[in-house]
Amino acid sequence: MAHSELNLDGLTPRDHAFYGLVWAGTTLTARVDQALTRHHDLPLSWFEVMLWLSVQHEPVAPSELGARTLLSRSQVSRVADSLRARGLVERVPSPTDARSVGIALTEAGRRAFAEADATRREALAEAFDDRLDDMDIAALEAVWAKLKARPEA
Amino acid sequence: MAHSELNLDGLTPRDHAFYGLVWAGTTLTARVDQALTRHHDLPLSWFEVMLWLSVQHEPVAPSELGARTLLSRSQVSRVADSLRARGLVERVPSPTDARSVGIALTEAGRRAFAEADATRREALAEAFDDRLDDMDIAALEAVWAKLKARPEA
DNA sequence: TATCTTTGTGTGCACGTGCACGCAACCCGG
DNA sequence: CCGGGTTGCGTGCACGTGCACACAAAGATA
Repeated sequence: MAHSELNLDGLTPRDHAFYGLVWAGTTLTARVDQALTRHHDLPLSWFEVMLWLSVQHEPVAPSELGARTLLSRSQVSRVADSLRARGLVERVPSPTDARSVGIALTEAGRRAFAEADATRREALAEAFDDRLDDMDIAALEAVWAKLKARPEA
Repeated sequence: MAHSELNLDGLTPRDHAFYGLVWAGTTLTARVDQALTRHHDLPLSWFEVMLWLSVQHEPVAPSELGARTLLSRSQVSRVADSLRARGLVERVPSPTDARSVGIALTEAGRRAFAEADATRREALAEAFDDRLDDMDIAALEAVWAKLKARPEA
């Protein structure tokens, strides 16, 4: 504890920004995951599946969720299984494809998500408000949009 | 694949920015980790330990690294063990405290880090350049600085 | 129709990581 | 000196996750 604090001053602005991005994402993720797990026994991965299902009013296939979200297809499969064991989601066989299995929130799932989402917003507000103003948030959205754009279509 | 693409338009700007932050951090992390593992057989967690050791010219204790970095203390302990098996770091017993074990890069470790760091910069440049300008990077650094500030000292 | 390729899904396996415990060394008050 | 509390370290254990495989069903081709 005697020696000076570690720092990254020698790095280029780009490297510094990168590390900050990763740090912020990891820290905020941990904070939200902790709040969700503690108050609702819902890991962040479970919550994320429910989030995407909540904005989609039709059943969604695991492969679709795996492609759009940060989770892998196999992970979605397992998470859906766990959520189904709690009665929060249900499996809807596709009428056109016997292989495909749609996943949809049950009514209990919608209620549970609404409560958990309130917790998430609360935790996020605690981390963001009085720290970032609208300009910062707009800048983050702009950066996201630029990074998300594929290099080649 | 028939239904429309999932979107998060219904969320507040703050929520949207949060998801973008997590998305960007996760995606970039995966990209860098992939490049480091493929070209140098160095997982990102190993590289991060070496990064912090490279900016510190004295041996650093695992507890110190665990507190300052994104890695936990126990993880640092294991990573250091793996790096030591490759001869990239060495254990330096503290002269003042028999419990404390300092970790420091060996000469081979410094060379390996230099090569790996070049790969990291290359992967990062590929992801950043022609996408983010100096203003974006400055905005990211500002956001990081604001988020990093402790709510209470 | 019959066969081969492709797509969607679930799961065994290996690995990385967090948590909690045990142990050794340090510190401190008596 | 010495006993109790604290700190630093490593590790067993449980769990989540990625990868690769197996299987079923759909589509393509002859």
